[in-house]
Amino acid sequence: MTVSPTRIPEATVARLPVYLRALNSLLDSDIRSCSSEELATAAGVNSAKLRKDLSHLGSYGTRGVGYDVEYLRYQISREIGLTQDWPVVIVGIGNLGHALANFSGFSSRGFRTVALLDADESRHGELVAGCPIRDFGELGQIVREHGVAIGVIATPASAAQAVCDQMIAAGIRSVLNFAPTVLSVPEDVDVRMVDLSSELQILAYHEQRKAPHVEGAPGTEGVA
Amino acid sequence: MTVSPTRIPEATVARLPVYLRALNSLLDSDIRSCSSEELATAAGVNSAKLRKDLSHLGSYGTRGVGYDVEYLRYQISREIGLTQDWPVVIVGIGNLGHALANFSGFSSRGFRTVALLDADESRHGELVAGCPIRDFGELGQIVREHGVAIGVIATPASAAQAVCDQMIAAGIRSVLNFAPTVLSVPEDVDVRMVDLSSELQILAYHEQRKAPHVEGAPGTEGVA
DNA sequence: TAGATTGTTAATCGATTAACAATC
DNA sequence: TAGATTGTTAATCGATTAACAATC
Repeated sequence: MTVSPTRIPEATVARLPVYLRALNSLLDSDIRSCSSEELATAAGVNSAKLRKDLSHLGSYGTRGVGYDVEYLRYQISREIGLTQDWPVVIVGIGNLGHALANFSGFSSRGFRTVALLDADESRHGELVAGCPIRDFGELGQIVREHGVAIGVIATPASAAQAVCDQMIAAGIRSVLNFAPTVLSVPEDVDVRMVDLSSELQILAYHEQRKAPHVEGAPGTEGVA
Repeated sequence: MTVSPTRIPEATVARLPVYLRALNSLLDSDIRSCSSEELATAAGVNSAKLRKDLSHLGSYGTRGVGYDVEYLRYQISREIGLTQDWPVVIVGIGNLGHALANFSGFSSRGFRTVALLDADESRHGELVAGCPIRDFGELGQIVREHGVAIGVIATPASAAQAVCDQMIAAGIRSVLNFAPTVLSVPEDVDVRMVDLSSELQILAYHEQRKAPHVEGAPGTEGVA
């Protein structure tokens, strides 16, 4: 219940999940304690940034020693809010929705998929990751029943805004959008967009600027 | 072949695909010309940022008038490098790889999936989005044959680093990683990570800080 | 005490924003 | 010419980084 003294910068918040994963992987290797340098390496950032980030949460390390992996993991989890349960609904059960429903990275972090919804009647009742596909019309009831606060949109772009509107009407204020379209929402609603095509385009931009691809270049090919 | 006068800021590069999509959607509505204000609204940013961003590319608008939608779209496409063809391989054809292979947002923007690779022999030959699944061992040959510059990793985390290493050995220098793990790569290789679980965690962080969820709140429920 | 490493300070860098001169 | 809107300037804000004092 300790409230953080200051607002945590957005860039830091975005990296906390990365630190969390790095800590988990250290624990998997039975590493109980680490320096900022080690953790930073595992997380793919530099140690100055890591220490600065952690300083926004509090003083959870020991000078001259480093961090207790389990303790730091707990503190970050708590800060993010992963010590509570987050019921989630996924709307649009195509291949992507399917993949999301099966993604263990969600369930292992306190995100519990309470319903899979799809507009296609012919798919209702089908089990995906042990959860039946239900009608989109049940959204409001499900949100009320389970206290769903986070909605995931994995529909085609054409349906996304309508789905989003319904989610908001049902009381959802945090939306993760995989549909390639900008959603308009009231300002108290958070939308995060995962834009697959943008990611490729950003890579293409940089690739284009690299040294031209040399045919039969210095590469080590066929390293089986 | 015109080289941009200055380096384009990273934050701007990340928004160019968004502008491109907004321009496409304007064209779909038969809108041939727009102001920075209109385009910014469609893209979900403010107009000052939009104009600043575009100013890094050149002067493609007309003062007092606005932008020609088709012309601006072409200029942004060219800047990103979408006027050329980008052969892509996808490795790991589970639900997510499946979804990516079928994603029209890739193919419609010059990204051509030339191969789907998976380590699981039992799936070899299976057609996904009209493309047969092939053995991961063929990676080097496929990259050479098609001049693949971009690799997509949709494997489990445990396989991702090895897949990435092979991609780099085969000559790939741009990687889009969906596996929930940090990849270590030489500095001339670009990795973009799409981290589904991080996105949910970031939403959870903000949700947690919002006003506590009121049971039976002012919501409009059941708006069918 | 001496060595190690955190947490913080201060400098630097990059991104955002508002305002407006240029110009259609 | 008058109105509209871009492209640019300059101010502000936030993020990164290096260096180091605090302290285990």
